[in-house]
Amino acid sequence: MVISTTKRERAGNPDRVEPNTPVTPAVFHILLTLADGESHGYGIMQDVGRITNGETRLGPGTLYRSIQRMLVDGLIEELAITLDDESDEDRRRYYRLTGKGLAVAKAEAGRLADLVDAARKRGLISGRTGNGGGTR
Amino acid sequence: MVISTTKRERAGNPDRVEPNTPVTPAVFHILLTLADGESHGYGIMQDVGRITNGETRLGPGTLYRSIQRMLVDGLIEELAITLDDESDEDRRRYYRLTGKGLAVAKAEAGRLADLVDAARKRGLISGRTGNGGGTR
DNA sequence: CTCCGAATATCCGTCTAGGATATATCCATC
DNA sequence: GATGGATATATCCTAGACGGATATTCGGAG
Repeated sequence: MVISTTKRERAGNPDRVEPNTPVTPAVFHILLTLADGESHGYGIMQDVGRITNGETRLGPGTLYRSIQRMLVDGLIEELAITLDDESDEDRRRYYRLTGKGLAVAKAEAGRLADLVDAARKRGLISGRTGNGGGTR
Repeated sequence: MVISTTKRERAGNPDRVEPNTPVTPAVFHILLTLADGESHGYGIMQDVGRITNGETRLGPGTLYRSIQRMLVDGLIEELAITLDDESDEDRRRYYRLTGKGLAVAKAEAGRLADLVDAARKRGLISGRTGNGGGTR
């Protein structure tokens, strides 16, 4: 099914978005949180749980492995930050979306939107999306 | 991450319908096609490609293995069809959604809708839901 | 006859997911 | 001052999903 575009050949073309780059659910969740702005591993882990209202959690294994893969694929980049100080946050490694990462996120979001649309046509979604609209 | 609800016990939530049942992307696609009405394996394979405009294809390995799993989980059931006769379609095995399967499909569709909603809030989706809308 | 498409099914290799685990630091508590 | 929990990153191991190749059967076309 190539359900997540499980193509190999990473580190290939720079701007071509959809051919490769397996956007696994975990990767998409990370892309989603980073679309809010740069963050670090642990923060991403928490954000995923927050965005999905705790329904979806990202374990450390999947998290850091996905980050590694996304760095190789050029979806994200680590920023050599120097926040205000480096007292206790010097352990943190911050990541931000790259242009390619944003494009991949959009492509995957669009694909999911199509899927949701198909589900809605079949009456699988009752009017409202469901949970908390927003600010919490 | 339990990204596909690989959790066993969700006993706390009354509205969440699926205690177990890992809804993998492949399974969800099958649920989606069967929401249109009963079908058989090969037909499902083609429908998935049709619904997703060829972007997502379901290989036979994933297909039939998923069907097996879904039968065990009670998401679908095989109907002892009596089409007109057993001329050349006697090989076909038709499946239909069960009540549980429909509930799981709705739950997963809702979760995906939430995800898409989150993506839209972050500007990852340009205006319209996607393609597929109209005639094709 | 042979090849192709429909249709189902299984096997094998690759990869992802998730938890457990390890390490180190900071903060609050005792 | 010691201790425990949260923060933070990283790796290992196991289970399982995915995808293609393959096998088989049947009917129709070349």
